[in-house]
Amino acid sequence: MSPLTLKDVAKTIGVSPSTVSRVLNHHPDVAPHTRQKIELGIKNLGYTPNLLAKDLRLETTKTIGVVISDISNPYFARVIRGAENAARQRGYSIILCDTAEQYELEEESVELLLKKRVVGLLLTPVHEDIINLLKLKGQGVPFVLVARYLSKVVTNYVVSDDALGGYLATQHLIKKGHKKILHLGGLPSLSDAWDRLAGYKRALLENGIAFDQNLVRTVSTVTMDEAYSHMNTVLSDKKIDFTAIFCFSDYLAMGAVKAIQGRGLKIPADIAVVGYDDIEMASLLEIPLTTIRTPRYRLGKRAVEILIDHLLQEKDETPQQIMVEPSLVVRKSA
Amino acid sequence: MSPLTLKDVAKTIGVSPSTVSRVLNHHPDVAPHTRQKIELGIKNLGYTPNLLAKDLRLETTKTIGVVISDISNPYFARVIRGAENAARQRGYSIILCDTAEQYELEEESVELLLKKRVVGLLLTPVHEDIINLLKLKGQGVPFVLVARYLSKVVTNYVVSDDALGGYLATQHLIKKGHKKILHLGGLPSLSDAWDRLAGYKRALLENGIAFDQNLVRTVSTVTMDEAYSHMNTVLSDKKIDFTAIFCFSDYLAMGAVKAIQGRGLKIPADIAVVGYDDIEMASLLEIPLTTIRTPRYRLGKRAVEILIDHLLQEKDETPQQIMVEPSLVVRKSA
DNA sequence: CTGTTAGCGCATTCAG
DNA sequence: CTGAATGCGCTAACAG
Repeated sequence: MSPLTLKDVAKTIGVSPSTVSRVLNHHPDVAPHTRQKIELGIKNLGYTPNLLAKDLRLETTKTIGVVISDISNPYFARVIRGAENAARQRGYSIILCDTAEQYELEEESVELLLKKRVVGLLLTPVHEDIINLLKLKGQGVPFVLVARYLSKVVTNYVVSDDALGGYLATQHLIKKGHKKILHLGGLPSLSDAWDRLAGYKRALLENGIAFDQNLVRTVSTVTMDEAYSHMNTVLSDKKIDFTAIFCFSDYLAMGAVKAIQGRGLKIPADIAVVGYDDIEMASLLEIPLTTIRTPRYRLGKRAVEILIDHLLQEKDETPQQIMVEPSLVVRKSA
Repeated sequence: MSPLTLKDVAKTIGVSPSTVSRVLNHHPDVAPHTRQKIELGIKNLGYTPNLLAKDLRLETTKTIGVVISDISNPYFARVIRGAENAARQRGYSIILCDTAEQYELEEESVELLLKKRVVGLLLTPVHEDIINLLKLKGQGVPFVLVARYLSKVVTNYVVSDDALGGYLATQHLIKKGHKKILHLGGLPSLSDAWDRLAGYKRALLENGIAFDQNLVRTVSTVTMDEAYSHMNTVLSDKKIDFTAIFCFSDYLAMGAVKAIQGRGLKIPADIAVVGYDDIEMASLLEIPLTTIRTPRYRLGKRAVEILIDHLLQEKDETPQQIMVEPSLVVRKSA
């Protein structure tokens, strides 16, 4: 009932375990005849090597962990694809963990991955806390932050230039004549939210528009529902005056749009909306969303490349910090 | 540089490896004092157990593989969440593989998971080929199919009742007065497509509407773009006459909607559309989509439960085949 | 209550 | 070219 071992295979074929091991690992020093015989035997017997044993023996693992903050966010699906493909191409496999944006799960995931002896990992941090990262450093396991970086600590990362994205979005609204622009953002403890806000501010500044803290709204969880109810509050408040919104994400934008429409206001005539991410559905909404596009597939791909490069070079090199450029996609909402 | 071992820990604390092992595994037979000392040491030294070694030794693994056909499909994100939570609750962890609907990747994934000695797996088959499943059977690794089953072989599965879903969708259109209903389906080699088509047929039959093979259209890849171009072809064909469409998925429905609107036709006035899945964006489209909702989270949860139940009982019991009921969600498109 | 011993499945010396 | 012996890190008897 328990699976065949290499030894079993060797015995039934009538050779030694080492020889079987050699053909399994494509060693040159095996007689063609023996090799053929063994290969056939392996196939016939349906032998499946035990990677636990192999990896234990080799004291390494050829697998990298990927800790993603939310796989239900289509934004990350492409990031993962990019990572997965790059990894497989280089002979690595991936263990994927979803933290559902909960820090506790991030901790558990990192812990588990460490125990499984991944050789490195990609991580989308869900919290500015760096305990996890220190743990990784402590274990000497290299990692690359994806999509977000942490300002408190110097690490490898591959992110989109969120400050630029925020700037482009805001600049677009300003060009359209808007001066009172609301920013519906995430908690600025994470770089993506912080930087997009920074880009927003810079655009304002460059155009001589005074920054108004009252026009910066923050939602605790980055969901559509949260944005919807938050926007309803804002729209009810007569003291808050604006003609456009720059949202942290397309999801938030969708919630905002719903709230705006719920009040009988027109988009973009009454209020213009810009989102962020350019998720697939952005172009399919009733009012196709003007948004910021980031090269997600590449994000994942580059991150893995950096990680593996790191693995291959023994020396402790300087961190790679990559920023890819986002671009503005103009549709109907602004 | 290489990580601490249990033996290292034991030595620096001044006890034997077995004792450390005991506290690690919460054995009762350890003196409170010793236990405390060891727990402290473990924490201070930052020891991370090597799961490869542990699992090798125990000849089991506490991890289950999940092979999903497409993580970028938000439909599956919830399935995965359900599976992940159920697994963690019972002390199992998950290795997630995305096959991107490619059979070759499905094979690779299953192979890898087997080598990693997962104790069982969930699988959304992308192909009617059962080689993979036979391989699993051969290795004695239990598995549960999710979302789709294969008619050729008797297995555990947890699916939505697609025949019922197809029936509900079609029935709804018929009640609305439609008699010429197009079905835009997937390749009916997989159960989901096949069953939805079957439900469509049954509804027709029950209402005395003749089934017309010309009204069944099939797209090879289940993407929006494919649906869009396919529908354009259909709409150009004057010989094909219909007033409503039942689509295999919301994605296809979105493509169809785009094509219909592109021709200046109104939905649902000129052509009514029903989708399937009730993905998040279904309610957010310009014309909110009437569709079939399936309890996705529960699908994943139940699948894991079945798998683990299977694991716990040594006896080779009869396959569990669970069908959960979908429901009709009426919105604006039909 | 604690330590000693053995072996999980494999890759790699080292001999032959 | 092939085989026998060793140990990766860990847990589970078995003694004490």
